[in-house]
Amino acid sequence: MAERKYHHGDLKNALRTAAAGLIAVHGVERVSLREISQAAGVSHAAAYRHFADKQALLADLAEDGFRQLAEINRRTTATTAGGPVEQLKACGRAYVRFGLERPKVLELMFSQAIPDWSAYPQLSQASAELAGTLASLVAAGQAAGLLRASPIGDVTLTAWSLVHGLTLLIVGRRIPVEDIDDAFVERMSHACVELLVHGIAVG
Amino acid sequence: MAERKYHHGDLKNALRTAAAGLIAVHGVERVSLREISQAAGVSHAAAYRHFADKQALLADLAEDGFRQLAEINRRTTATTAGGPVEQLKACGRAYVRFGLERPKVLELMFSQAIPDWSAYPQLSQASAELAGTLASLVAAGQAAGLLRASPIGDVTLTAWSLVHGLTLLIVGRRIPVEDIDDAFVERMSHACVELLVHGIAVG
DNA sequence: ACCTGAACACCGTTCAAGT
DNA sequence: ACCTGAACACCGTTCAAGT
Repeated sequence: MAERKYHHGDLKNALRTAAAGLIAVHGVERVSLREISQAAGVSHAAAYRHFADKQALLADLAEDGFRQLAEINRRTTATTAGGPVEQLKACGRAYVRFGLERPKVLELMFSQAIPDWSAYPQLSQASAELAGTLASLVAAGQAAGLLRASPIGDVTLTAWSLVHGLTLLIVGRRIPVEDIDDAFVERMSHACVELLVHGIAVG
Repeated sequence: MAERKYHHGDLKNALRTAAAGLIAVHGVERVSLREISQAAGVSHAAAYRHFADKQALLADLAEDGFRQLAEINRRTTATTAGGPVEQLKACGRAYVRFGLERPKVLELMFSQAIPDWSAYPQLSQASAELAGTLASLVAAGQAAGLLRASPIGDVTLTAWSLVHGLTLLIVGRRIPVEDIDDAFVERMSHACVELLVHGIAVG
């Protein structure tokens, strides 16, 4: 049912969908606002009625990515037994899986496609929401006496950094390994998370 | 002493220098081959005599970044006392410092500016060289009985992932912290590396 | 052998004009 | 109120022509 109305009706969402689809295929770097508009069935200037510029549309999609990841952490926490440390491990593995499933979204979220976030407070808020899910888990682990009593920000950032770096190295194919398949990634994310929890040094 | 010769003499290096300078200021995403050529004092088509295309020039610069980082690891290892674990920690902190000093170079090295490395074997080799410096350190630590006897790739990737993720989160300003100054970074990289070594879980 | 200038097919963004 | 089409100042890349 192709709509040939002059007024699209919900062009804002149509642009979001078109952009997400094109980015998922080609990546942020290689997607133009003109082809997004074309995919949404409008002229190349129509998008400016709904987004300030190209970056605002990208920021909108990045925000969605952060909210999805935060929601994944909440769900993972809710459905994982064994206490905060097991939940933290599960969230770490879920982060890597998210990156593998939506590599272009993760790239969009953390690349310099949106260099300055100050113009997008909702994006900062969504990012803080994600950080918050991790910090809560760390706080619970510390309260239970399972995680070190280091400053909570230190522990949170350490855990986040590990899974973040691992994910980026994997999806960017920067690891000197021939075949990076799902089994390898699953094994590796498990091993790395365990080493994070128990330390790389002996006992 | 401005040279007005038709034949530049060493345009290839002049382009490298101009590109590195512009990228250090504006970042890869916002630098065009045309302005690089202009900065080097030649017409916008001249670069194609020395590099296959824009990406080949970027790959050349990224390769240099990897070699510099590998060299930093070698020097840090050579000048750090206390054995492989202390050397590994020092390399980790040096990685973060490199990222802070040359954020745009790190971005270039790991961004999707060069999506497929298969056309640039020297780049892959330089990256492997960097990974090798870390792997050697891990091997030495394991041989001395100081690091866990997990598969060497697991331990190496864990360490690399942590400092890589930490560095990217810091230089990308993705950490929900108001003031990210040098003191904060130095303290944070120290804390994260310690937590990596001893684990985030209690004793 | 090395560089230039014009040309081509693209961009993001703006704005008067159309519906 | 929302969208289009032309226009502007840019891109990367190619190629005949100049030195």
